[in-house]
Amino acid sequence: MTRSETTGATPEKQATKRTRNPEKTRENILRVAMTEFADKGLTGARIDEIAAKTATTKRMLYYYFGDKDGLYRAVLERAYEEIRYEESQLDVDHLEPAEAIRALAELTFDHHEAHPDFIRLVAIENTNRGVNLVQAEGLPETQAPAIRTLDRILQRGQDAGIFRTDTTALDIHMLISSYCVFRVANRYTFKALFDWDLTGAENRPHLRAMIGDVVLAYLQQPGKV
Amino acid sequence: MTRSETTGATPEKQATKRTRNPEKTRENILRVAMTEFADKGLTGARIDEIAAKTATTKRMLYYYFGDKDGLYRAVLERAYEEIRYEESQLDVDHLEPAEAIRALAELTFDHHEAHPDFIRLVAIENTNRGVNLVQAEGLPETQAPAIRTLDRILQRGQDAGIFRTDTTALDIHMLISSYCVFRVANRYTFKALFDWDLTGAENRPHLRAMIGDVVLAYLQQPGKV
DNA sequence: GTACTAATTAACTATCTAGTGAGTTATGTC
DNA sequence: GACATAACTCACTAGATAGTTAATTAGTAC
Repeated sequence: MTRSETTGATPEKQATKRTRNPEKTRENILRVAMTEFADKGLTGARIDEIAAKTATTKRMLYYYFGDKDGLYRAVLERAYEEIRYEESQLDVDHLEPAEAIRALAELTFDHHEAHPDFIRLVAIENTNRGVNLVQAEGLPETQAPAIRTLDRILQRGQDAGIFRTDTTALDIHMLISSYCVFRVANRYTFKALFDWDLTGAENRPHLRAMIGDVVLAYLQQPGKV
Repeated sequence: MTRSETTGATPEKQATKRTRNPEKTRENILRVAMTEFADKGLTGARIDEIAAKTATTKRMLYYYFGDKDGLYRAVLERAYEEIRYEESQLDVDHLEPAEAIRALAELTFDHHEAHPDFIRLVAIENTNRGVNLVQAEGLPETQAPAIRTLDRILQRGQDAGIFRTDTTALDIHMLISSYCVFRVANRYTFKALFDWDLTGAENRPHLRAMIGDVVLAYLQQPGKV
């Protein structure tokens, strides 16, 4: 069997002929890697397995991302970028302070529930002590808008004399985040210990309302406002 | 150099002669493994490295724990046992309901801060979707006392008409846990994003007081009690 | 002191895994 | 249409890694 025979006998080769598309290839790798890293962790994910799930070859992962850590860092940065974009959509400045706080809490609640892979990547990166995240440029600035939004609400509430003044936007952000992150991140051990599914549909309405109640009760605590 | 010469020339061989101590060997392996797994995760930890840090050999890990997963499960169970023992020490039934809640919140706060390795193991096991923890026998029972304690406090407060009644011990436990766990577990990414050290000494008093305030404000929210 | 077994040691291996070497092809440029 | 180069393919490798084989020794029971 000669080379020309093979080529001539396989017209489908033309249909699947090599076409170039760097953006698509890079994006394809990144998406697959994000799923794999979120699923198995940095040390648990396998380059060969990631490669097998892409439309390209392993060599391309190294071509575009250098090494496993480089790919992981690219995944982390992309994950934070996507979250930032989604969060920039929220607009609560037209609401009364109390209702704005509740809306923010519930948005965070919904958001974290909708992005369990992001929560997993964050947990994985904390297990890794954040060494890869600190290398990402300009991350603090991406989070600043969310804090400023919260700060404006607090300020309005404090000016109106209905919110306590001995707290900050970071305090409240941390309080809301901890609740919403824990519910998604720790659901497995919580279920194992207490046989209670934090992400179960039957518990959702109650847990969703509760975080708003908690934050508002704290901000409007008698004797503090 | 003959064999007898070597033996005769090394009297210290007698000092380090093999002595048997199964409990000590097992315990030694378990402690080293706990540190390593908490540090690097299940997939990140290396059996050879764990073995090298023990006073025994790799073969002994397999002798006592079967395989890597078996060792990891033993570590998890031991970690929860230790935590349970510490938590069983707390006694808040003599305090007024509000003060009992505050004491419980601050105990949890201090406890999690004092056991970052435990928090790490929990995060790792959640990354692992809890598959190893569910195999641990009798875990729910070990957590029951803590929930019952909290339930008694709530009941007393509700009977006295000072606590809201539309919440449960599990709700409050989850609220306190999420705050205290997040502070330790997510400090790295939080620091990277907001340049604020959740476990820094300068923030500790404020954050420690805040969780008690939050829970009490919620439990005593006007219009709900 | 002999026999037995649990505890321990040392050397070994199959497989996995991240990473590469070296060449090939598509595509834009002149 | 020759040239340059970015994008891509394929086969390969060094070293790491979990797990094993098999022999040896310290206690223990009789």
